[in-house]
Amino acid sequence: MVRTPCCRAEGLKKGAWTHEEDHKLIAYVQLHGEGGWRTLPDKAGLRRCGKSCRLRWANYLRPDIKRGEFSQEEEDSIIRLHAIHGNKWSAIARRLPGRTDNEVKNHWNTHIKKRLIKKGIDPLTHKSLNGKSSDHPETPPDKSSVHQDDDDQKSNKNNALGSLSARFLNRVANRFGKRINQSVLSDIIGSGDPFTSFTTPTTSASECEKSSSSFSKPNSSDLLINENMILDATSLSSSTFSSDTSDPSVYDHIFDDLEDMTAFSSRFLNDVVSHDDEDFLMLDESCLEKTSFMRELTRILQDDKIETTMCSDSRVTPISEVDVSFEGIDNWFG
DNA sequence: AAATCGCCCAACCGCAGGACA
DNA sequence: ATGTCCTGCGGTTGGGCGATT
Repeated sequence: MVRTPCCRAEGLKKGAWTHEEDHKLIAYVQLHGEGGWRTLPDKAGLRRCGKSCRLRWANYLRPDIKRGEFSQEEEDSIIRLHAIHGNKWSAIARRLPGRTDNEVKNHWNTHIKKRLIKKGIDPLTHKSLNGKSSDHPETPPDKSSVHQDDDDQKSNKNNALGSLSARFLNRVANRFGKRINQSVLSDIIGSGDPFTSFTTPTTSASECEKSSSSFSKPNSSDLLINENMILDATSLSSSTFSSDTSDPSVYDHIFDDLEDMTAFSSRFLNDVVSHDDEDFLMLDESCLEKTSFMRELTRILQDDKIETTMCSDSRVTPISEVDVSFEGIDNWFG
């Protein structure tokens, strides 16, 4: 069996698509649906390779494609998701309805990346280029770029997040408490200063990553990692939690968000373990407790995802029905 | 008005991996 | 078990176009 060339076949057209070609491709896909790209050109009367047809359809002709400039909200999402996924453009694009991976990638490379650099933030690591945290740059953030929230907006956002964080933790606490012991979580959350930062300005996933990747020795500041990650997860889910929970599609977003969170949690744990083979075992008792909490949290999130995948009807408890036996958690958010 | 420059983005390229025979 | 097909992905390219000289 010899593999036939795809894009190297002679006589195939390359370059910009004409209106006539577009019409042929649209007509064919509308009639026969997507797929079978290799044989599509012949059937549709196009002198293009299948790959080129698929790309043209996916990036330009698909009816659900959103055109026009990226909104501030979309840009913020891209930055946040890039901090989690890196250059996984398709993963990022999936969270932006109507946007293609190519479009997101182009927008990142031509606009967002430059803006981050201008602000002194390394677009690869999301850390400050001068070695300091991107959340605490030497110069105050330029309000005209990247994160344009003014102080009021931030304040409102943080208040909302506090409540959302409480809800999220409430849910985790319910699950965690049943499986282990609520007192463990209480100890962690009630362990002092770190949680003060929980209600301070939004901590990005990149900041979490900074914390986790710079993890060297267990110390009190390491607890921040866990809290920030939870905060990040609540941030990811903020639109979800404020949505109509009677809409089943809402849960799709929840698990998209949890997927982000789970991936990040796993990466954090990997960092802890892989930094030094001994580190994980050398954690002092309190840190070990916190790490075990993160492991449990990761497991809970993964279990949740599996449960939903396996069941045709979602069994996720709507937020409104979440057991509020852990309602005291709100007190920790000032 | 013409030439040059720089930016943007649609399209291409090569690779990876799952499905299938 | 092996090789091909097919699709999706991320990186790169180059043509179009507006701005500048």
